[in-house]
Amino acid sequence: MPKPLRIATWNINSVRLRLPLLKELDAALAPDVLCLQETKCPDEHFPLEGIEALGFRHVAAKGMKGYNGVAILSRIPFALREQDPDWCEKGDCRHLGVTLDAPGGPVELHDFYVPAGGDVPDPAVNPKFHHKLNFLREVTAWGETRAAAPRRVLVGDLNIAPLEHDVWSHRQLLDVVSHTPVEVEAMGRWMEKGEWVDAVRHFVPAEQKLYSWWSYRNRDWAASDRGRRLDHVWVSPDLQGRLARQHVHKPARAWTQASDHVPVLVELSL
DNA sequence: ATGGTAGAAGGTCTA
Repeated sequence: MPKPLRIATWNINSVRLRLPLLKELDAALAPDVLCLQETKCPDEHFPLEGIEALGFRHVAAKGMKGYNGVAILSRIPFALREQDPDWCEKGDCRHLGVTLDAPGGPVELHDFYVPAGGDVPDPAVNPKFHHKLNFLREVTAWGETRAAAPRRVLVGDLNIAPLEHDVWSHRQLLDVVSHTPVEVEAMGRWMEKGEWVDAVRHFVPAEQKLYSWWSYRNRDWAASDRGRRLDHVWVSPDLQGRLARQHVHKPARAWTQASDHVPVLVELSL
């Protein structure tokens, strides 16, 4: 009998501030594995006790002061992959890779926080956008070397909304970082070279609007509903037939002291 | 064209 494996991703925007919301997330989604981004927390301050109290007995965290930071919280054992690159040689805590001790054998899991890229979508004048494009080039080249490996999952805040209906207005966001053609094409190459399948769009038709992020800079995020789908779950082709369900937990955006991103969950039958 | 809010800070960065 196949067993379920529930993997969730969430840009938590400060793991210390939103530790109470992790409990709500766990009650709502019951993930076996939860990948976080923007923990904004140096490892020595990581709230390990509170997280272990929720039942996540296996934890990997890579954080720094102020910005970035990723973590993987798991109910099942995993081994940390030590051999993945230091992207753009910045040491800036945007990726953790692990091998999960999953039902039916190991699963290679990657948790990414792709650079947001700043405001101006021109690499010649905006170093943040330049960094974003370089980061995408590097992960694509690396991903190509991993493409043949079985049972892979990649999740995270990839800071790109690739499809027309991954944003509230395709026309108005064509010049806005996260939805520009150059980024969307770069993401397409990343998926193609790595042989990745979009596990959420596997279930949700491309013509249906779907968002995982709503800006803080809005009087009423729910009424205006100007969202973008920045958070993703990808799987290798051999896992496509194992996809059981997806869930984007929109209620999390209305939680008290919410993150601007909501959790995204995919369940596999392994 | 601008500013709007939020979080790390305890400056301004970053998103």
